[in-house]
Amino acid sequence: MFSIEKAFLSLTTEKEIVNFLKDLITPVEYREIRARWKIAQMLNSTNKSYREISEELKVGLATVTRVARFLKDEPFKGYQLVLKRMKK
Amino acid sequence: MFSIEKAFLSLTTEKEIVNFLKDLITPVEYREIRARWKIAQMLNSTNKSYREISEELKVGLATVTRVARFLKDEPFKGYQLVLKRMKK
DNA sequence: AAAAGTGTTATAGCATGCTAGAACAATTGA
DNA sequence: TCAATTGTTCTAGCATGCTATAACACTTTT
Repeated sequence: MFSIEKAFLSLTTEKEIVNFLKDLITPVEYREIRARWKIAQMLNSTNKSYREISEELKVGLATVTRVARFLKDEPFKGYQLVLKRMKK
Repeated sequence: MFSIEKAFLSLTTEKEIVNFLKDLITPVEYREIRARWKIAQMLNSTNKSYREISEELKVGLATVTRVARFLKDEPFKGYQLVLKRMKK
C-alpha cells in the first residue's frame, strides 16, 4: 500500500497531475484548490488588499483571510516552500 | 502566476507534499483523498467485494462505488497510471 | 479630528460530499 | 432451483467549506 504522497511524487508532467487529480478529487474541490493557490500567490506577490483579491478572484473575503492565515501563521510552510521555489 | 500542477511538480519529498497539502486543503479533505486513494488501491490489488472494502475502511458503500467508477469507467486514467507505476 | 481603508471575525444560507440503509437487477453457488 | 452475494442507485440526514454581509478594532489618509 502506497501513501497518497508517494502517488504524487510518482507524477512527472502537468498532464499526469491533472489526470490524477481528476480521478482523485471532485470538480468543485479542484476549483477550490486552484482558487486557494491563486490567492496565496497574489498575497505573496502583490500589494493588493484582501478585498481587492476577493473581488478580482470572485471568492469570499473569509476565504482570502483563511489562505492568508495558512500562508503567514500556520506552521506547515508548504505555501512558502513552493512560492520560494517558483521564484527561482 | 504558476499553476497548481506546477506547484505539485516542484515538490520532491513526502514531507514537502504533506506540508503543502496541509496548507492547501482542509483536514477533512485530506482524510477523504487518503480514503479514496486507499479504496482505489484495494480495488486494484485485492478481490474484496465493495461491501468488504466499505466495512474495512469504514467508508460508505457509495464512496467505494464512486471510486470504482473513476478507476474503471472515467476517461482520465490517473489512478491507473499511478497504480501501474507503483507496481514496478 | 474625521473619514476611509485595513484585516479579522461572526452570522445566515447554500451546495456538496459524506454516511447508513434500503432496494434493485444480475450473477454466483449450494 | 433458489438462496446468497454482487455492483449499483436512491433516499434522508449530517458536516463542512463556500458565499455575502455586517460589524469590529486599528491604522492610514485627508
